[in-house]
Amino acid sequence: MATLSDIARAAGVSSAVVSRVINKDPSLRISKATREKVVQAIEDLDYSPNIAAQSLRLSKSGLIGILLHDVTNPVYAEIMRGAQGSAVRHGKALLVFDSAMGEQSASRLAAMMGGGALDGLIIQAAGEVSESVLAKAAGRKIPTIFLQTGLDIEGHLISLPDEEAATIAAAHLIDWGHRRIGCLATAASMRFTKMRLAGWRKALAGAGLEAPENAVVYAGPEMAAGELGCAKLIARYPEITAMVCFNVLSAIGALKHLNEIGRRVPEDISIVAIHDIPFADVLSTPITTVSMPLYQMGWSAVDIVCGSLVSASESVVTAPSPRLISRHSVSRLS
Amino acid sequence: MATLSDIARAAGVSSAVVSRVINKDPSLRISKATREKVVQAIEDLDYSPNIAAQSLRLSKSGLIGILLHDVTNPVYAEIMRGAQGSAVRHGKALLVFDSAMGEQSASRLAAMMGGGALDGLIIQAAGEVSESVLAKAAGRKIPTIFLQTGLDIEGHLISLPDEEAATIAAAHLIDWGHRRIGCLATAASMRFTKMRLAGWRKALAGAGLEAPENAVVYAGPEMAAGELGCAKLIARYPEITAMVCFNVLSAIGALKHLNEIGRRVPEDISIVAIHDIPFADVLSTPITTVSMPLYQMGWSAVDIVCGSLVSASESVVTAPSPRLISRHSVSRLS
DNA sequence: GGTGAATGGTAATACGTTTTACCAGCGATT
DNA sequence: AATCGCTGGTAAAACGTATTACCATTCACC
Repeated sequence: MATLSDIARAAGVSSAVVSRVINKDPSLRISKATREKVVQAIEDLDYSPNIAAQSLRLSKSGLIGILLHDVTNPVYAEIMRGAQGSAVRHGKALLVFDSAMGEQSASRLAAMMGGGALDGLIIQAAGEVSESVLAKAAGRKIPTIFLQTGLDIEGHLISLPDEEAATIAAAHLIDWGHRRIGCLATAASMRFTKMRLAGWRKALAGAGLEAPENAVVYAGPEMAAGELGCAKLIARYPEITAMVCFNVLSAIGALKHLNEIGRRVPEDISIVAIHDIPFADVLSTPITTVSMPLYQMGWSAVDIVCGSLVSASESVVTAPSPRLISRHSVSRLS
Repeated sequence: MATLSDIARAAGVSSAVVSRVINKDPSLRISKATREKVVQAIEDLDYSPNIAAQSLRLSKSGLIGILLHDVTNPVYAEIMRGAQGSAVRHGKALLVFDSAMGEQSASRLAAMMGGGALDGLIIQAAGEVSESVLAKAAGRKIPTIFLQTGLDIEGHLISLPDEEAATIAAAHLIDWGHRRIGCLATAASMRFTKMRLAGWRKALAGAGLEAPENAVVYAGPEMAAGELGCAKLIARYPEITAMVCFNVLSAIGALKHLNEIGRRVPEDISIVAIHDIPFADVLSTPITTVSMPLYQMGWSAVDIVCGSLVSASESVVTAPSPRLISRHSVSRLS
């Protein structure tokens, strides 16, 4: 409620002085005495600066927008959490949009972009975001980060060690004697899908195995999509003994489907999923996963937006590096 | 980039006219011709109003803050999603804070409150929120909503049918022949904990059973807390044949612990959890739950903040009403 | 004792909106 | 012909901050 001039009046100085005291401008000289008067007045009147006025004056809102595909997916929630942590450390706040909520969410985001209300933009759901949002971001020169999948628009692209993770997953299956390994992939258009596919092929090739086209099914990162995709996969590639799932949530969907049709995991079919989750141990079959630095990716994204992490236009978050977490969803065939 | 005056200049009118055209003020009269000129100029220059300036002028930011205990908990993510949906419908955006991220998050929130950057505040993590945040909210007369647990501060309190849900859970166990039923509760200070406890007692009393004090253990809503809590519960009440868990995530923790110590669910011990989750079917024992209108609670909270839902200082979200979803974590004893 | 610099502070402006108060024109009514 | 009322529009102020450009005083130094 109290304004800068209120403080100035109370302390018997001009408002410029108050502003300088607050912002601790070191190049300006304020006497000890007046500084204390001002601080006291601020204390007394319980003053805090008006954010809207600051934003207007400085053309900086302190807000970072993040567009996620689905906040209820633990994988994305983890990214968001990392972003959250870095944001508060930078004195920023996180504006969360869920693209699964429909067009309205994106249009709201577009309005805020256009209005200059965002200092940065992080886009995880690159598949579904409308062009207009990004056009506005580019027009306003707002730092934009794409997570895992970029668009043909200016912006930094952050990736995970996708190829490596998929290689680890497939190699583990091969190591344990599997030869006919399917792929429950994510959307074909996504760059990380292609990278993981490459990793999977690499592992197969390394063992002298071929990677038949019908071994790959593309599905969304949701449970329901995993169920459907799994059904499709075993229909198209019946000899399959194992599969790599590109999203742990679709892996859970697959597990559900296999349970329902009476195929046992891992006796009949083995699963390795990319991304680890806390409750992997408590699934009907505790699922073997490859963990990824999701939290760190969210953190880095905000770091880059805030300019504290300079880097090229592309980067990969490699630490902690992908790690196989072996549980009970893989059987030994040899 | 373009400002109101740019448009005014381009259209050959004053900026007041442009503002009126944009805000469609019906009481003001603008001729068809000039309206079209203005609209054309807006189109040409790709204008959108500066949000900071609007906020300053109107003392409305279009931002609603929500403080959650932990965004990676599917239960809270679901609340957030409901809030998200309602927010975009009201033309607002959601500022998400995660109190599990530590003090910094709350202090960031406090700064924004003090700066008048929030039109409303929704607090789910009422246990951990610092007084200063709320004091600022109250001082600025910002609509504040507490989810499930209020504080001694002005604000609306939204609850779920907590007593009813717990009664349903316990009654189901009784119905299937259980007599010694424990309670893996949430934090004792929380109001909803007390309500659910009351519901549990009511069900027991209805069947002529007593509710011994050692049948109740208080734990947090996290998996790890559930593991510990479960261990404590069976230590304190060894004759137990079933338990009601107040948060599905702690139920999963309990399940994990029981798996680890070799107690079978449901043969040795039965579980009913409050709150349903999508992957309940795929757990090591598909868990019987009582679903709650979480999404709707989040939605209502924003509705009330936005003033579109007038109501008393307390309300209960009752639709859809709690429903037992029977899976396989309860054994028939009779 | 006059000059130049250092110190500590002020006044005014700009950021981009919204809104209040006001005004010019003009047809219609008395 | 003077007035009223309506239409369509303008000018200016205000929201609260940060900052630039100044100004007044003192102090040291030759």
